[in-house]
Amino acid sequence: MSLPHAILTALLEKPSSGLELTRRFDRSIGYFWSATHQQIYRELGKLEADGLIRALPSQQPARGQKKSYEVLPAGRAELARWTAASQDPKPHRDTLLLRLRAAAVVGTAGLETDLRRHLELHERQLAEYEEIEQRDFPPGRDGTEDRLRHLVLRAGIDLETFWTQWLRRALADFAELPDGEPT
Amino acid sequence: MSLPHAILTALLEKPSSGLELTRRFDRSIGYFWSATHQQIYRELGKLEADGLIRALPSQQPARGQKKSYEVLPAGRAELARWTAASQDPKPHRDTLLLRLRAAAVVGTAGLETDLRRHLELHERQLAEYEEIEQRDFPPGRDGTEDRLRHLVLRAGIDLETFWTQWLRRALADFAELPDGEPT
DNA sequence: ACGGTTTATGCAACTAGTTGCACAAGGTGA
DNA sequence: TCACCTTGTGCAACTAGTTGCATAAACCGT
Repeated sequence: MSLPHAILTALLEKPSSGLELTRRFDRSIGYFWSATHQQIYRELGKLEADGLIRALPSQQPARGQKKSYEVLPAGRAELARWTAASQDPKPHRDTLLLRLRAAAVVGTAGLETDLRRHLELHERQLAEYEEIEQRDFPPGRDGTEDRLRHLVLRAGIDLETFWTQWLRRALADFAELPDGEPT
Repeated sequence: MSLPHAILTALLEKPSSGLELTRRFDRSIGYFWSATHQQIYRELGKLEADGLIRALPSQQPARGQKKSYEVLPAGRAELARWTAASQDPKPHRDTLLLRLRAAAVVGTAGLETDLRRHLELHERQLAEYEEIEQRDFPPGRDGTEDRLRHLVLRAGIDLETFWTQWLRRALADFAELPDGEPT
């Protein structure tokens, strides 16, 4: 339900082709709304058919040819409507927590290694976010757009901070546990 | 990919019928792996067909009759295998962050009310978790199972704490913003 | 000038999750 | 006693997301 709106947002920030969008999703929007290139192309087709975006002229739409899109007024209106509409938070699904709970009944064998790996991944992500913060949000700038985008980035930073801390605590706990566990 | 394992975990904790599972998902496991009753019934069917669980005897399987399941050795083995297997974290998707980012381009109109509503929801959830912590994990108990389950609950508490704090900061930021925004 | 890699677009089939509804049994009040 | 509500099980259709592959142009070295 939100992919089209993620794409509209990205296109408003800058008109792009499918592949450019894919890359931008990998770098920024994708941090909280990931999408594969196939999803993106499919959705671009739908959005165009619905009259919310259109292909920029100047290139004929041939295979292996770049095709860029821009947002039409109807698309901007739809995005504004969606942004303002009240929405319930979707329940999260987290495999790692589920595995921990499963480990309480079938034993913790093998889990510790993966906790360590997750910790590394989250540390790396955190470092990346902090780099972005330093680069894009130096102190002193406070336009509305910057403020909002910075807020989103802060959410990312704080979430990764939470995970690294929680994983460290989990690993410390594991160290004290009798290993193996009953089966 | 994880629903069957969530169900196996729940059934190992206590053999149950479909509806009982549904209720328990709403209360505990569902906090990090939600599922509707239809999903659960379908999955119970598959798990039974695969020989990982079986219906407890003593009730004939008629419509509108309770039918309880228990985990078979093959099911326990599968759960242990899955728990130990290394898995990559799935990227999160968060609509609220996406909407904030969209608001940076189409304006913040209408968003603040919903931020406030989300804050309330997260505060309520946090209170619920803290109640569970006090009830189920009084200081002093430290069996392995308790330790692990407490760790999972701590993740829930810390996550909700993060959200409430982040939302308060966001609302404070909003208060300073020129409202309305360009279109 | 031709074979391989990169860039770019896209289809088809599959898996997981959601929504809406149907059906049966048992209890409850009028 | 019969209409209605609750409890419990389940099917079918739909939506969203994933995986695997096909195609085509352009660029690049030899």
